[in-house]
Amino acid sequence: VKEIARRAKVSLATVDRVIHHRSGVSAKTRSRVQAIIDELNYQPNVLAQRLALTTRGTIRLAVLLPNISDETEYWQAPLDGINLAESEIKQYGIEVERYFFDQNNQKSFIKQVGIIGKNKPDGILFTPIFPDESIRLLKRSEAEKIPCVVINSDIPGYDCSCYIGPDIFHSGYLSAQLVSYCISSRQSVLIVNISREIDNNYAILHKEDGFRAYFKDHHLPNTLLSFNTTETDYPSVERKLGKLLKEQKNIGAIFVTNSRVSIVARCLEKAKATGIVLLGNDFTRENVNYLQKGSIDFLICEKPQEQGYRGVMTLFQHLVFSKAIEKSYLMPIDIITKENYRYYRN
Amino acid sequence: VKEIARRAKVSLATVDRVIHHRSGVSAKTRSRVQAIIDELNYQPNVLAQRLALTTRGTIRLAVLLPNISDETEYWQAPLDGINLAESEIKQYGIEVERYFFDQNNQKSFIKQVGIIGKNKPDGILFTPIFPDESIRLLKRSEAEKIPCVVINSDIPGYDCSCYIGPDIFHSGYLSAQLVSYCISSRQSVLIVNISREIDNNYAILHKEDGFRAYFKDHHLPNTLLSFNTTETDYPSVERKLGKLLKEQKNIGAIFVTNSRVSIVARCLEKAKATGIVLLGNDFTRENVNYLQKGSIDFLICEKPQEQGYRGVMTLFQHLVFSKAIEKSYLMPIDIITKENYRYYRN
DNA sequence: CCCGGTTTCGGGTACGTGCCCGAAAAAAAA
DNA sequence: TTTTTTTTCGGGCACGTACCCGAAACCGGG
Repeated sequence: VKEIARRAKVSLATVDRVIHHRSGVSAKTRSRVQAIIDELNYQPNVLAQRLALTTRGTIRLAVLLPNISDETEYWQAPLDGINLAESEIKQYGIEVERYFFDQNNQKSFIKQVGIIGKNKPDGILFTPIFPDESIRLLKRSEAEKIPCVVINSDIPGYDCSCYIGPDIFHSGYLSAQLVSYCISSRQSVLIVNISREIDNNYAILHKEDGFRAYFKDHHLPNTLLSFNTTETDYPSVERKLGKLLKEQKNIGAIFVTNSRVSIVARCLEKAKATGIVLLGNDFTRENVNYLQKGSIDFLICEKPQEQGYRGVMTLFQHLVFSKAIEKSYLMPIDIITKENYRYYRN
Repeated sequence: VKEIARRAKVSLATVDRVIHHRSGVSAKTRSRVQAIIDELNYQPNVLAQRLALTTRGTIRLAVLLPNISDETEYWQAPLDGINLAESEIKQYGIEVERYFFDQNNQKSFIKQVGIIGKNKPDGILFTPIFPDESIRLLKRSEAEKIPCVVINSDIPGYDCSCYIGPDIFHSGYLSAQLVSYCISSRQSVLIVNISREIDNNYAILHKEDGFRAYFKDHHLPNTLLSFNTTETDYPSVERKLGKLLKEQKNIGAIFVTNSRVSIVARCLEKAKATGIVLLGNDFTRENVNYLQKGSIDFLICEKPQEQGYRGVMTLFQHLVFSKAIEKSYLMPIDIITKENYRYYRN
């Protein structure tokens, strides 16, 4: 900037005004300074920028995620990523406020959304478990000019401003491809949904759609069986699934549409069923245990930790450096087996 | 720092001296200041640190990689990562000097090492294609206190100070696991080495070891065939491999130990051989083409771009912030198929 | 020509840290 | 006690940018 000011014979402040497109500069001076800026291909020093910006007050980000229990261990990963991001940027005056809701209780979501509305954060990061309420939140934020980032799953039929997460349909599609490599054409495949809420669970349904689509697109003759249950505790699943496994002797592979695959692994161990390829989602502790033991064959993962990290960073860069927000960042769909899990970073 | 100085009733400079363990502070004052530092859990502001450090001269990093041709397109990826890292840190006064050698010519490597020695860089990043010469370089650098980072492949029997890359043995091991899912116990498996230099190529040999080890560890009955060639042009490979394929009708899968898998894919297309699972390494343009067409089934990749990026960043953080260098950072071993390649980031 | 208002611009300070230089204090030598 | 040497410490500038505030220049109306 000094060099520019020297060449244009103006003060540093004037150059600064031109750079930031601020008012108070005559058109003539502006164009002259701009020409020199272009000529020197000026790149601002990010360090000094941030340093100088520490003066203005803290920026507050609101994060809204499902609470973390044994059943929902998965959500620890995005939170870890968020924590990591926060530790990296907190010295630039960024604060992250965390809000949690119950995955099985829409009202708890609405309640937290209300609290966030009162607190007026500068940016919001959340996951749209409940589509209708999520759209409401997005619209409100748009009206209030609060930037939003959505992670983990997009919203059916709604084009939100920034989505960071997997292409869920293709996640299912890929799972089917793996299964197709592992079974013969005579065997059947079982699709398992274990969730308190299945009918309204877009992620699960869409993933299953992708899975089925692969078999259809490739004209595979295998029979696709379904097993759905809203009772997610182990005894219930074991009872019902055990019965099914006894009836169906021709199952070559089982695909679990979410992270509950460890429950199925436990069932298979109990039933001493070998030779069935088991495939599910997410790099949770339990799942990795069974992967290691060989009960689970494949885990499909979409870097949930990085989703959280990247989400916070996106908001940060937008709010501090006015960097444009990308409409969507589709995460890689990773295949994890017993032989590469130890090198995986979530 | 201000706060610390205020509480300890000393000047900023004194606190600074304590923080940096510099001389010129009496033991009494030192311990008093240190106590307050610990109490406040002082974390330096990285921004201001770097900014203040811009005064001292530029740090120069030397990068030594194979030159990039059609045959060695793979090396573009690490270089991309290095370029990205450089663009992020060049404003902190870091310069990257690039040196290239011929993969098939040890003398060219020695020559570049000599030039680097003369230029006296502050840090070195390279890949140990030639183990003996690499060890020589590492030892010299150690004597001269120049930090080194080795990427892409480690050095057999030498524990270097910082390795960033895959566990090569396990990469082969994982490949074998995938193959084992795709073939029946009656089929045989072909291991293909296409390289000007095979006998001394640690990466290739070690990967093949891992591959074979999986079959042995799991008592798999499949026959493992070998096909080695040092003539790497397509016509030669096609001629020899075509002959082999005609003789061996029972091949269920082919594993190519390096990035030359696209050549084999082309052979298979030519020979109209279907039903053979083809598996190889690296996310090159050609390989992805055949993956997309379905001629290649799996690509095993180890994020070469990130290796380059991380290597440069490691040196940077060590030289600028005295951050300790991790002995080894093992990259994830990624499985890429037709259905997830589009989301992959190298 | 003078005056009030607006536009245009430059000076100056702050952000948090590193480091040089010189002053004060302490210790040693005379 | 005085002088010299050594130790200890504080003041102040620099890094590159953001932004406030007041001064100067300009402009139009009386």
